[in-house]
Amino acid sequence: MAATIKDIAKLAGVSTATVSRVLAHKTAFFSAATAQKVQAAAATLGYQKNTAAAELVTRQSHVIAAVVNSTKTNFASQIIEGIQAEAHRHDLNVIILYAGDADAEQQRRALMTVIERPVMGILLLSVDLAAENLTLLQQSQLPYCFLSISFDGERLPYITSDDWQVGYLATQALLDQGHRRIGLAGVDSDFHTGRLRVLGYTQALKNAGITAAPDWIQLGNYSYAAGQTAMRAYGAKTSLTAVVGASDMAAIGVMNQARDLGLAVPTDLSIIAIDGTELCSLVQPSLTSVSQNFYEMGIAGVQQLRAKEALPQKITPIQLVNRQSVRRLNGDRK
Amino acid sequence: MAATIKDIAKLAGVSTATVSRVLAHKTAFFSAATAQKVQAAAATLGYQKNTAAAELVTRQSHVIAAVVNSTKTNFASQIIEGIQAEAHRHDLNVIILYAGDADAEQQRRALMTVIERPVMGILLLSVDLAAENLTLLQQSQLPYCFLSISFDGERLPYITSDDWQVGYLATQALLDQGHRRIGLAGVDSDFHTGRLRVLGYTQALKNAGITAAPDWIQLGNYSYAAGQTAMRAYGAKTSLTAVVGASDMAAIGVMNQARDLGLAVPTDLSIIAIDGTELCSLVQPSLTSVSQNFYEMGIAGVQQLRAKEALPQKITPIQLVNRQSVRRLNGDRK
DNA sequence: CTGTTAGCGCATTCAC
DNA sequence: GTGAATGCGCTAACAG
Repeated sequence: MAATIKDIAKLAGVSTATVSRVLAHKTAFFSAATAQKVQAAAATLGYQKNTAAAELVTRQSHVIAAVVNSTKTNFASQIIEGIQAEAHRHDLNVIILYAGDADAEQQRRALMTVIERPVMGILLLSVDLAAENLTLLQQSQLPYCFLSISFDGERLPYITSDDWQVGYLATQALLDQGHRRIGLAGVDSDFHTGRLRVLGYTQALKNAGITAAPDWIQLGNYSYAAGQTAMRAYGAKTSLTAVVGASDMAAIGVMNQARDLGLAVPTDLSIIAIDGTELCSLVQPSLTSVSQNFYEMGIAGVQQLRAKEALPQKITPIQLVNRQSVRRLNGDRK
Repeated sequence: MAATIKDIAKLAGVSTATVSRVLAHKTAFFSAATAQKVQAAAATLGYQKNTAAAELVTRQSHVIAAVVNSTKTNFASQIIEGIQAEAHRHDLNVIILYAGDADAEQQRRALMTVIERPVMGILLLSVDLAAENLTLLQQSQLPYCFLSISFDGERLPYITSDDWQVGYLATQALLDQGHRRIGLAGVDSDFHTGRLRVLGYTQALKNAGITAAPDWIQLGNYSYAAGQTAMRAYGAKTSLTAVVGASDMAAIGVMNQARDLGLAVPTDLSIIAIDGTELCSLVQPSLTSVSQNFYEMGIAGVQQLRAKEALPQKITPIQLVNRQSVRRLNGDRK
């Protein structure tokens, strides 16, 4: 049986109120002498505070919950590091919940386990919540914010990159290297994020006087498999000279499939990835990418939770990182 | 202010005890009629149970805490999926804590946030705990079990692969393909896990009548960088024909560095990885590996926590998965 | 079947 | 400075 403040009160010969005070460092509410006794007693009893009980009475928690989907793309860890860094700065703790991959039931479990106990707020990393679970989240009254995902109609708080810019920048980078026939692979069109990227991509092409053929855009769920499928659809004799992978994983799928099709990267086909996680530097050739600032998203998420009033949607910066998967096309006319 | 059972008791015109009973589905302790009223009241109030309060009185929790280190290698997600699967099967919830990378302070934070509140047990995924934190863990009285890590002297509960076999099997696989000059890259010698792998490796060579030269074994921390460093140490003109990467990441580091050195894989150098995560199939050529059963570890971990008495250390199976990074050597004499 | 009582471990009035 | 008393939201006897 774990020791309680009652035990240490008895051992130290003081009241539980006093014990509570010294343990909470409510300075100026106790003498040095009693502090000594209490500390000593606590130590010998191996006392561990029951924070749950404390939170019950104070009605406030110091833990932030981060709900992540176990998606195949892996930027979550960068966001989490940002969250941890900022949280610790304010003496907050963070717990992480896995919500499965578009699995409503798992989402519900994850949400319930945090809603049912005291947390100061919930961060949802790239999880696209089922409608019923969104309701659950909202009626919990807890502060929350979505990270690395955006919404169109609904007015939900989120922090992410400017996905239109992401699509635009990736495409423009390819155009700048002389490419004119550019594919977009593995992007989702069911959600705002994907739609924006498509729009940015299309606009960049349009600005260059190019109209994307319908089959240039291969939809998918950002996964490795989606990238492979897209490349298979393009085929070995594709007229494309470059493709934008909707995520790092998708880009790798495209690249490996291209190789299986007999196309060398970047000699025969240039590839640019979106996300810019460490995966880009692991593969050969390393992938040029439009990199998102995931760490920053984590930090901003915590700040959002701490802020009294809900900020409007916030945008984190992106940047082009040149690596080896894009080749300058000769004979370009730009 | 969130609704409590008191509110719903008043609204339904019953006592809080009754409310508690129907909400806990203590069937046969209430009539259908009252159940209706209570359910209705709960619904209209948007009631959310405060599990923390409930756990305070029942003195038992239904959540398992998984502490992971944010190491560069990424098998954690597989273990976590195993944990979740088994946990949900028994109506347990799981929360995940990041403990940083060999950062004692972060470890302490992670441990404290779970020790200070009710959890039914703690699983530590490949985290090598600082001594003071191990003390913390032990005096918490909570059941715990280490996963994917083993110990020598101390009698700590753990579940992992047979690391001696891992080293042996990887090396033997290479020997079977005719290799005789085989390196081991990125392995740690400070901990039990690494030492066992080295022993298995050495024994396999010995059985083949081979003595490893000192520089065949390049120590490291299983990271990508460790793999690179090891390969740089071997050099472009190495006499080795194959190397065992101590982890997937280390193997990839070896492979990429080999390429930079002008060595083709597997033509000039064969590589086998230890771990067998999805990374192995992402890179080109894909990496042959000795794969661990991480999912199984997660399941076994939960079972261990649920078991009354601490089981002895448990071993999960491993298997050789052939991919493309190992080449059969001509002129072998086996 | 249901209400009353008590108490989980802790923080916080309010007196002294 | 310190103690006694109260209650956070909930469950568990114990009566009826």
